Amino acid sequence: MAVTLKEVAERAGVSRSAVSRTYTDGASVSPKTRKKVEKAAKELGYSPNALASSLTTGRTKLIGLISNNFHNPLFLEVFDLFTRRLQEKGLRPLLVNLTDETDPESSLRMLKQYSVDGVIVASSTLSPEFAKAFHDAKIPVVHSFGRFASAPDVHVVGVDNVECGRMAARTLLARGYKHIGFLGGPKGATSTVDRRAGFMEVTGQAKGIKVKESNAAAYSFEAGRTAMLKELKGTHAEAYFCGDDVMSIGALSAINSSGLSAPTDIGIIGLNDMEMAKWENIDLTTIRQPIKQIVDSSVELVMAALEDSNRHPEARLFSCQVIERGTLRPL
Amino acid sequence: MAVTLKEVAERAGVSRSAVSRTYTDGASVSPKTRKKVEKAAKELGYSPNALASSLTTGRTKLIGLISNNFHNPLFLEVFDLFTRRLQEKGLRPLLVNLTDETDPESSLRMLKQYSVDGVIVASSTLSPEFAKAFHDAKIPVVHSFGRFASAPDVHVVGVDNVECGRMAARTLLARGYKHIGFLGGPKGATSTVDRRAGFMEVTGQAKGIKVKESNAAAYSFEAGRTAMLKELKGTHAEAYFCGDDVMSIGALSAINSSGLSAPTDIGIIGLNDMEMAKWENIDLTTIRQPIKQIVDSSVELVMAALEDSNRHPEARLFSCQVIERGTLRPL
DNA sequence: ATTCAGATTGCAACCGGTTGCAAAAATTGT
DNA sequence: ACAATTTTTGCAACCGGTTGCAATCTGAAT
Repeated sequence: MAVTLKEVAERAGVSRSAVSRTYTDGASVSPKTRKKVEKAAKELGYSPNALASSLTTGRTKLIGLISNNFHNPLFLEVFDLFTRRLQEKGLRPLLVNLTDETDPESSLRMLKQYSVDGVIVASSTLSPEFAKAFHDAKIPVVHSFGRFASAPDVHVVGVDNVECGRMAARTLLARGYKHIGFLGGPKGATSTVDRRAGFMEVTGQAKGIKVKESNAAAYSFEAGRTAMLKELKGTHAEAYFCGDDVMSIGALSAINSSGLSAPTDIGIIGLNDMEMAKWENIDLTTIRQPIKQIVDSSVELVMAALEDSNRHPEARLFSCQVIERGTLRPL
Repeated sequence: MAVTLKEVAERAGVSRSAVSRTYTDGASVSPKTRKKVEKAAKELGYSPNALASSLTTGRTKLIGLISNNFHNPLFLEVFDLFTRRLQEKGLRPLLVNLTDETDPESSLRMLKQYSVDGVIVASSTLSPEFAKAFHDAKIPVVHSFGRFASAPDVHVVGVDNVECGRMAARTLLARGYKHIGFLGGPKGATSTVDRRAGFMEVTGQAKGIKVKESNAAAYSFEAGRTAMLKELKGTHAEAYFCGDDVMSIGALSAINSSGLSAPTDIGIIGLNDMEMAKWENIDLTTIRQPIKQIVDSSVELVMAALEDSNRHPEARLFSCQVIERGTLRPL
């Protein structure tokens, strides 16, 4: 089918080794033979077979990119950043879409078959156990947007969700809200648990503050809307910390269709600062996750883990930042 | 590193061929040796190396998935569908993010190096030439969401954008709008050109209809908003066919922030019917592209092209459908 | 017990590369 | 011009599998 090394060697009148060495840097080839080889290669339209070479070098430059967040617009940005960055580094993303079953076994088997050099798990909802399966199989792995742990089993890059929870609480308290709500994402998600913990920690210490909490079924528009509609039926809080931006937008929609509006009647603060948050008709006050930094750092870390597979598991945290827009009353 | 066929063979006390045959279906192995092999394999944790086998079989089951639409929320849905479908069929998506340079050469070289079995180009803005480069290199390729041609150079799956343009025009005329606008996407994009042609064809034949046209700089919220703001400065039309849904949402945002509203003051019809379009606070009347069908059909077609690489280039069109929501005045 | 077709098995060559090693060539110094 | 180095080169083995072929085994039929 494709042109092979052998054919190039024959046409250039050199040995196969010579051709091979022309395409591996650091190898010893005279300028003369290199010229001959390159000429022949060009004439034949040769390009080396990365898979065949991986057989001996043990490196495929393939990175498994695993996610289960194919419905959160934030992750389109995340995929964009990941694919770009990996490409810049000469790595190739083999994309894996985890459907409902979050059993690592099948993905693990598959990625082993393709002998990926490493794996990036990009998900805010998967448990640390998931990434650990790869670690146990001796495949370098980084969990991006994963749960922080001071002594993690695998490399983790993300934000401190507990701190995000505190930050949200402080922001609401600073605005003078007395009755505030935690409208979390799905209960199972680690991010929900952590953000709640931070939120409760701060509100628990404050005096004269009433706190109510509830959860949406998913990090999604519909779930956020449904949850907020339910809130509005009872006595609702003055302001809510919503699970994430998509949920916040759903909540805002519920508020508007109930004839209320933010921030006049109810305040909302989201989390993520996805592109949509700054759309003028949304204008969501939110907590920004520095996704570009998280992505770049994840790629860097997985590359480092490639070099040194015994590298000690490390957690890299990036700080978040409140982005002031129009869904909370001013200070 | 990983467990190899040879080790399994030794432990099972059989030849390497026997092990190999155990894992290739249609091969002749007695139940007895198969048992022995499977036992040894399990004990060792063996899984066959797909890349090594690809050397002799010539099949990697790798499919290059190329796109330059990493900022359009619709494509998150598209990627979700593609990855799921490919996985279902036992194929693996190698994701390529075309950044600004749309030169096919580098992607071509890269995908050749990884000897992908086939390529899917998922983009509504790339020219047919792009996909043709793969075709010329004898790599089976399908252009999804690509431009229709009655005698295409490469397999194309998508919608008839000219017909979409007609459909939009007819819809607006049927609502009794007399002064209507074509607010297209970027001028260069094939989809823009085609939709415009259909739109103009119908409006040109209608009597007493005033048509104005303009273009946004991109299929994006900001571009749509900016373009609509510009419209609102002059004498605007009564209703617009916007390039796509994201642009439409931008346009709606411009309308609202100018103190107007849809459909009372201005009508909007979009295109795509992405998830967001039905969000209650957007409620966009739009033309639905059947993306699931397009994706499934693309995968099917690329698989067929894998089987028969001389298959004649084929264009598959799917029909669109107007989805009535709240941004056009009723019939 | 013998024959024979069909199923199973292992050998060895091959897929497209890489790499250690020793021989050959080029360079350097005198 | 000659020896000592350094650089370049090809050979051959190997990476982890697959596969055509001939040899062996199996079980049924005679």
